[in-house]
Amino acid sequence: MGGFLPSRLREGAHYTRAGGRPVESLTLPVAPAILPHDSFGKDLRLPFEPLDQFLQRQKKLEQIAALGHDPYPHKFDYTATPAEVVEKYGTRTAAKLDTERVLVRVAGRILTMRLHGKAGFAHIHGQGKRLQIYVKLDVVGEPGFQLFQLLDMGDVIGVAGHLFRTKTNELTIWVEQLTLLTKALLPLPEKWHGLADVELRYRQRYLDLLVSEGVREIFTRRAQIVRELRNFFDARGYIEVETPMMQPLAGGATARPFITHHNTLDINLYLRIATELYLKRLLVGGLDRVYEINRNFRNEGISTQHNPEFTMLEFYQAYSDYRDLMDLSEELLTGLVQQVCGTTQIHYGEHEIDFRRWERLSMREAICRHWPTAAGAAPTGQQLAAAGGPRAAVERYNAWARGGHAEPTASAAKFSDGELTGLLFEAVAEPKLIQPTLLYDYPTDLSPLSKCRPDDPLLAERLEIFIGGLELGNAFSELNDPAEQERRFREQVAHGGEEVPKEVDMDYIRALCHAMPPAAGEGIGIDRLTMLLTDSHSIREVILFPLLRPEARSLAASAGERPDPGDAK
RNA sequence: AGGGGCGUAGCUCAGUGGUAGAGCAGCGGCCUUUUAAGCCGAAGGUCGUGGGUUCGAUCCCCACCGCCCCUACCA
Repeated sequence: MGGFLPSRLREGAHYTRAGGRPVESLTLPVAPAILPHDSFGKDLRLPFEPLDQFLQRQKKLEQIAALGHDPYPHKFDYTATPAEVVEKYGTRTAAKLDTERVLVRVAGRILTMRLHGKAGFAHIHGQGKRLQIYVKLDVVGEPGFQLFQLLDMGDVIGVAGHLFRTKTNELTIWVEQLTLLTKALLPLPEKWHGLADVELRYRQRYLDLLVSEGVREIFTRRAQIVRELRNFFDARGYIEVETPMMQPLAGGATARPFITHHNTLDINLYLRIATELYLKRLLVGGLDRVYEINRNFRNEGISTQHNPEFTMLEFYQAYSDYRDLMDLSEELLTGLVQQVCGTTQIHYGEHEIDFRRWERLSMREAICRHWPTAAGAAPTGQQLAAAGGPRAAVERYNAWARGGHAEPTASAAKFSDGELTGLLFEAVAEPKLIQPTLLYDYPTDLSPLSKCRPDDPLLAERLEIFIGGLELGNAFSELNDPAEQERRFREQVAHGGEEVPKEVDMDYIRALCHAMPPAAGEGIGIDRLTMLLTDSHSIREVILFPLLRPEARSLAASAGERPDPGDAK
């Protein structure tokens, strides 16, 4: 415990720390204890800040218990959630409600309170909607009203009563019976602005979900996206599987893995960087259509588009090539946008994106198409295909760029024509790919897991999906020649580097030797897809608990320890 | 990793080289149809941490910690 609170909340923390020894108690005002003292006489209350409000609410909870209420009841039978009540009765007239006298039992969290002496209003929140309640002394009686006066914003309560409309015509529950379900010992964030501190929003996402506009919708939409993806593949005869996240070799992509350790086996394992090689083993095993939606882990940088753990859909289908996936990708994404957003034209930042108009471009075509006119005549496809052609184009581009027009691209002599084509694409075309685009025919040098085009071994049958400037998906005609695969693996290992496996995955080669049918496979980044469909511009907005640096220093400080000066670099 | 920005009450934010301010939340009081309810009163702060300059630092300088943004690698 203890990794989740901002340092300010930990000031004065004196619960047991990880080592099990009780931590020195800091000076605290005397207050009623809910939890007992331990055998050392240390106070085991949980003194979080704001301390005065925490203690105040503990006191109220005791008073509520003294009134005969169970402070932590086990359940509450409700007839509808606040959202359901609003949905069902939101348009019913006051007169109709008066004659019908609709009885409801509703549970929710108090988000606002307005007390008026011997009566009061509150809003309770449930399933993303607010519903007003009205509590009156002469309706709930003296004991019920005492309880009401001991409630705070943030408390979870249950109410029973009938629906009516106030003078201002707001649908409201006329509360006849009030029950505390859980007392909040800490207050909610400020009610106008909610949580503005981005760090606090991520660290205390539960509060963010309660008080920040739209956050709940992002994650319900994310769930909907995943659900629709499953529906799509399930309806087409794909089997959903779960392959190992802990792997003896981290293959299937070029990325630095995380390392973990299994004690009993006494071996190091890698957290997977891709599902690819296991899913293709399943193709060998006769699962001709197979998909997996789950986490990959890459020990690399963090940015608005990268989180160390991220969610990927990967799917494979036998007896197909990447051209089949072009059609499938369009169908999948266009249908998904229609279902999730209710339209095929969406906004992403300043862009209007139209899923009715897909573009298909080869990488060379994309370069020709988006070549800056100011940099002279665009190279032709034949020029880019010719030996030395990409280098000539890069040199022309850089000559123009160095005039202060753009960032010149790398052009070291060791780069192959294929690599230079890739660099040129990234410099010239990639930022321009806003409308849904299928980019295909990558240089073979950039695509070690892909089959080559039969008519041109310099080109790989590879496809990427670009939308809104985001790289959303990546697909191949999968390499299934075990000898060629082993050759490429050995080349990789020889090349070395942290982002390359240390040895050849011979188990995978053996699987290929049992014959993997010709197949096409594709990966789609779920986080980025969610960004696109929720108009979010940081991956952290679509991940509930993005990775943040733990607050090790302040934790140690609040536990009464000085950080080791040797660590202070 | 490099560049830029931010860190002041529990939350949202002002502010100044001379010992700190508002709103919300909380506390006490009034208020039986409110809507950011209102009115009255009192309380709440090692101004991120550590150094330095200064008679004096929350403010200026340096280092560190954390977060955000941009760039680079990556999906």
